[in-house]
Amino acid sequence: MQQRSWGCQDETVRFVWRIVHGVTPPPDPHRRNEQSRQAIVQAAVELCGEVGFDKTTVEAIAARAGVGKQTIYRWWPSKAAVLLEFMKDLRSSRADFPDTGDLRTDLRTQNAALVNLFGSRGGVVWRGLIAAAQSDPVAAAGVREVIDEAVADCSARLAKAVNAGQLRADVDLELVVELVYGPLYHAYLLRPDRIAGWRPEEALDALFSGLQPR
Amino acid sequence: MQQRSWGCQDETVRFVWRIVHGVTPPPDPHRRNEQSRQAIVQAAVELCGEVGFDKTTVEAIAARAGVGKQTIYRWWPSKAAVLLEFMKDLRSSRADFPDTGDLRTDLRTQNAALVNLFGSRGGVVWRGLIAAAQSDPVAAAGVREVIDEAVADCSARLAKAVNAGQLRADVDLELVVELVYGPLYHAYLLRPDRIAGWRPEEALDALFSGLQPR
Amino acid sequence: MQQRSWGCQDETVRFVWRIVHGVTPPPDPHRRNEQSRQAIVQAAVELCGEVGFDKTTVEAIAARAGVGKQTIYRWWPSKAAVLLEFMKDLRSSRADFPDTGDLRTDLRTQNAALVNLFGSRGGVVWRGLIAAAQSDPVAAAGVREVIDEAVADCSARLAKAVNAGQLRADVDLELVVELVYGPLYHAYLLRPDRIAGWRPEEALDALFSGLQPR
Amino acid sequence: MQQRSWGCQDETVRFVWRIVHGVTPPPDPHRRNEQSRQAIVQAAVELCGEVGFDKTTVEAIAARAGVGKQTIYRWWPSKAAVLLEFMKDLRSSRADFPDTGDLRTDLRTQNAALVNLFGSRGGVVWRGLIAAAQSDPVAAAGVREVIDEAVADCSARLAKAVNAGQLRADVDLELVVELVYGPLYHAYLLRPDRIAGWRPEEALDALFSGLQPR
DNA sequence: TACTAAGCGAGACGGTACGTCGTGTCTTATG
DNA sequence: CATAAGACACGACGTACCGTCTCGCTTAGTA
Repeated sequence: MQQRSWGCQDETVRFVWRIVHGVTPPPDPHRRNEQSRQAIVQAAVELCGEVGFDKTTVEAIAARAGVGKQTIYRWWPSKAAVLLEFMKDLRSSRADFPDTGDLRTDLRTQNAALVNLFGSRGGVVWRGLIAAAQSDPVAAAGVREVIDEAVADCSARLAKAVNAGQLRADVDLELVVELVYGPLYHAYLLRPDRIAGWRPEEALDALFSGLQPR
Repeated sequence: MQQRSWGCQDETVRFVWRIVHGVTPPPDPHRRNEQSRQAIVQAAVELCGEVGFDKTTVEAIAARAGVGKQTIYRWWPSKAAVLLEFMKDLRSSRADFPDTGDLRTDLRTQNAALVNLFGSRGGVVWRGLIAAAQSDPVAAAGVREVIDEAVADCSARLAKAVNAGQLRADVDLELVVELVYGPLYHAYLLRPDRIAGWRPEEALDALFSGLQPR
Repeated sequence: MQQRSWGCQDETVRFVWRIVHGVTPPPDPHRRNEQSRQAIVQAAVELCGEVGFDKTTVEAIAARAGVGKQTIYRWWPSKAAVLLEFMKDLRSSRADFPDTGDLRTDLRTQNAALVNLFGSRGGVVWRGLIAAAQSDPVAAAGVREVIDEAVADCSARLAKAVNAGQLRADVDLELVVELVYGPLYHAYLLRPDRIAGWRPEEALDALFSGLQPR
Repeated sequence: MQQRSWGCQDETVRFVWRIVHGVTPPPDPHRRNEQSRQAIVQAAVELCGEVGFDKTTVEAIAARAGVGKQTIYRWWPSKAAVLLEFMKDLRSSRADFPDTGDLRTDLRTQNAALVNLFGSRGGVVWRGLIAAAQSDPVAAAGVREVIDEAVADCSARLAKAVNAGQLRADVDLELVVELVYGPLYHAYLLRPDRIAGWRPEEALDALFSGLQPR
């Protein structure tokens, strides 16, 4: 099971928590009802797909999952945290960053996968989480974590490409990641109807060849 | 005063509205209290800066502006609409897209201005509006309008650059715009702490030279 | 309409309130929706009769009255306050303390009326309010007010009887009131099944003749 | 140990229970942890004294007694039952109804003892139980039991007084009990500030002499 | 002396109601 | 007739307890 920053598993950690914060430690994950956990996450995702992130209320999640509201609040600080758990599961269930040896191919594959995600139910969730992250620190931290992992994965692939002589060595890799994903996110968040017709290879071609006239 | 798609000015339009919807037409803009209008927009922006977009409630705006809630709802469908008015005013108050003759310089200037905006009070508003746009159609339409104008402005500048031989002619200009602004928005919305150290020229250099090793 | 200690009517009072408490004054009773007020009180009383005082929740009152919970909380601090309003209305709608000239007759009449009340829907409400008064200061104050009025009414009648030579002059009238009503309340609250067969004349006879053997 | 109607001791009864109800028999009192029992009752009483009957929650009792909630629910159906146990213990720890030979003296003594109780921590508990009894059948039964015992004790004393020619023989003794205790309970429950200055002899004098002018 | 069944502490669980906040609409009185 | 003020019906919030349940653990009484 993945790590979570709230609701910690380790006994020692819980004890320290008790000392440091002087108050009630988070609940004991050993006693957690796994069935409820899954029902909650699933209900949240379904509702998100049906009525959208904003209208997905904690109350509705609890009702659909057949769960008390408190059970949600016991383990997650907000609905955003619930849905982040879904996004993290989603990410970890996906294959690692592809590595066929050819960078352009791999980036195209990965970009296409993202376009795919954006168009799926996960895309609705992710869109909502990014929106929430603009004001809710918990959501922000979670989104950032997901993004940072993705950036790290991509950076690692880019580093290999630099060694293989397939990529300029004099550009900050984090910036390259942003050059690669930025346009896609720009469309996703600001001009969503452009996602449907998105052609990864077109953007990557321009990006690799550069915008200067030859 | 700028056009607005809700609260229409034209007498004929109002009459048609009356017929189609059967009842109350939108209010008569001639009788509108300009002082209230300004107070509302200003209050909204200030609150946004002080407590953030999310906690900026219509009630708080009304209270701070010394205005009845109804006066807000009479002229705007939501707080997002109020703040969109601010963003539009902001945009129109700025100079047009710069044109010194050198595309790279102009893009850098423009990008820097955007970085600047992102760091200002307007950046808080804009961030909130983009978030709202992910679920609220009104906000989405408004944001889209602002973005489309900006894209159009930039595209126009790019077209001139193509003619001047400063830009590849075989790439879709809208995509170029996304290549130019995407990385910046990616940082703004997903990794906000990167904005502070953003160096437009670095991104533009990579973009123009391309990522292929030389 | 009767005075209420919360939700005051007088403009001056409201102003002073604002000064003294430094905060939001109670709402303006001029704008109060009389229909809602009545619906709320009626719903509360009906629910009390149907499910008992304890299970009469503010939420259920609001639902049955077709009213928002806030509308209840705006005007009353608790359900007890709502039901106290009913009890006060009930009391003021009743005739004054009877005065036929004969004290024993009047006390019997009045006692019988109370037995009657105890057996009616009002008896359920009153029982609940007395129970609530044992821990809730608001209820306590309200119940006390009702009781004090009743005691005062009875005392006044007793005073007349003293003058008419129908009652010992050397006993504290408040104590006499308690001697008259105490047994009845003792039965009502502690041995409720005794109320059904209560015979006011029996108690009054013993009380007036005294317990000493002749 | 005193009898309790729930949590039965007899093996046969437990067996029948098992048959009739199909399942779990009530727990075996032989294995009961006496320490826990006492801790629970004590915690309940202390909390009652500190925060009042209403705010004395089962959770708080369990926490203060260092006991699991289930241990409370295993042996008592509600907090009222716990506190009734305290009241019953209290009653049985007191001496029997006094009998000096002079009824008036004994009643005064007993009344004074009650005034005393009302002013003590037990008075808070008792008040809460009487309140609870107005809606909770378990509390009602328990309170009634306590009251009935007290009434029986007093009645017995009164019967002796009748034989001794100290009391009218033609009045129902239960009514006499109510005449004696009613005024005191009236004050206790409806006008509590009158308890502090309560003078048993005054009430008893009026009661015995009668209210008729001489 | 081990086995087993029960009571125990702890506390997670599905619920219900709480009292508060904000929404968008409606009403009242003022200019 | 637009306005400031604010009451209204509604819906969701996050919290407190309810009474039930499930966990390991201790602790008897039985094998």
